[in-house]
Amino acid sequence: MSPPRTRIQQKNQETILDAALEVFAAQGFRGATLDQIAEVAGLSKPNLLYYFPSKEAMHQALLTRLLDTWLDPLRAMNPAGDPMAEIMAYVRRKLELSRDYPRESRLFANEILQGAPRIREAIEGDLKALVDEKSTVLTRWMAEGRIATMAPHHLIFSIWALTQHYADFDVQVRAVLGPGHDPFAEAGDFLETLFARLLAP
Amino acid sequence: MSPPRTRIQQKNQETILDAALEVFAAQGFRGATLDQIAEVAGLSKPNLLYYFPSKEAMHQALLTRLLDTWLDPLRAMNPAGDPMAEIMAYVRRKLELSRDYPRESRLFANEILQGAPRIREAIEGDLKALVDEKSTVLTRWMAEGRIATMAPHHLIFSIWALTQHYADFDVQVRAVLGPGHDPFAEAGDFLETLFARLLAP
DNA sequence: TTGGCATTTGACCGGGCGGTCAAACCCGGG
DNA sequence: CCCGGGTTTGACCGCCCGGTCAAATGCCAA
Repeated sequence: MSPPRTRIQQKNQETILDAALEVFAAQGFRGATLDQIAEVAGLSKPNLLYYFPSKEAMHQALLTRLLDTWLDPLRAMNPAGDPMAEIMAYVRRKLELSRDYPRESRLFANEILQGAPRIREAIEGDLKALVDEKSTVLTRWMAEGRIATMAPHHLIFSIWALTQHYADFDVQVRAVLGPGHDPFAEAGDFLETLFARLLAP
Repeated sequence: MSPPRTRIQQKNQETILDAALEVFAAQGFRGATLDQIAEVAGLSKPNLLYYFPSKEAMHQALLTRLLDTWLDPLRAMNPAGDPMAEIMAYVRRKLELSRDYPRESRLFANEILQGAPRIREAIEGDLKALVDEKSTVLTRWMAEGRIATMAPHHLIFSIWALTQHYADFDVQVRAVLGPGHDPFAEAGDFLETLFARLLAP
């Protein structure tokens, strides 16, 4: 078995990855230190390296796991479904990811900002393939007159940009809105309006 | 005079800030090293510290200078102008910033991702004040029926998110589009369409 | 109870970090 | 020619980094 065996291993690897996510998301890969991760995890530094061969390995493990989670909502877009409902569901699901997994979003943002040195391959491969596939579906929907015509890749980019913004720039959003706001609730309403108007044939 | 005096000082401080921008944007503050900056600048490390008291000071200088540039386009939005034209001009100008100053955009993104420890004050102060001011203008335009009604703050967020995405996630955008594309030209067309449909009363 | 293996850790290592300093260098004015 | 201040740098410092290792500890089956 390649995945963890005993319950102690399972639990500690989980704890370590959670702590690593916390620190990597906040400091970037180079800015994060094993001591920080160890402190957050409540374990000693050598103990971290008993479960993962290196800092690099922790980062890689997080990114690999992340990419699946990240692509799932797009994968779920059903070519046979109602175009408007499918796209809206994708927007909603992506915004929920930003709300519920902001650390993952920031980890990803950090990686891309740094030029994607560790996941470029996956981006040029799986990600591009999936986007291309879904883009042909979008193009068909446009040709059928069921949604307005536009560049399908950029439609997808706009969904990414608008939803991830609320996770990655959370500090700025909250500072600008001031107290007494629920950014994600408001964003949900706003994005529904935005894409309804954009997509209407 | 608080700004630099001699031409050597002027030139070297410029060179250093440019190199620092390069490295900070690519690695984040903690990930960047003085040796990297020195190498990019073509100067020795002690020479850097002859012109700036610390790594921190270089970062601060960049952020301060950046914020002005960043807010200018929004400041330029004229309450007496034509709403549609003013907003479109803002979108266009912001996208040009992403295209022409991607390093600045990524520096800013890094800072916000890390929780804005060094510009939180400016964000809660000047930035919030400016956004609030322009939001009342937008709200008035909506009340007058000259643009569609929506949450003004989130309209501004959407402009930020959509334009900065093309700078900050440039690697991903290019990887997904594949060769033979001009991301910023396409983005210009797409965003014009998007905001035209969104804002039409 | 005990033997053995998984787990944990204190002490340590070489290298790289931000920053210092004294000495050397450069160059225009007298 | 040379002198004095602005400029440049090699050598260095103390600290922290990622990672190692031998020894100690915990845990469960026999």
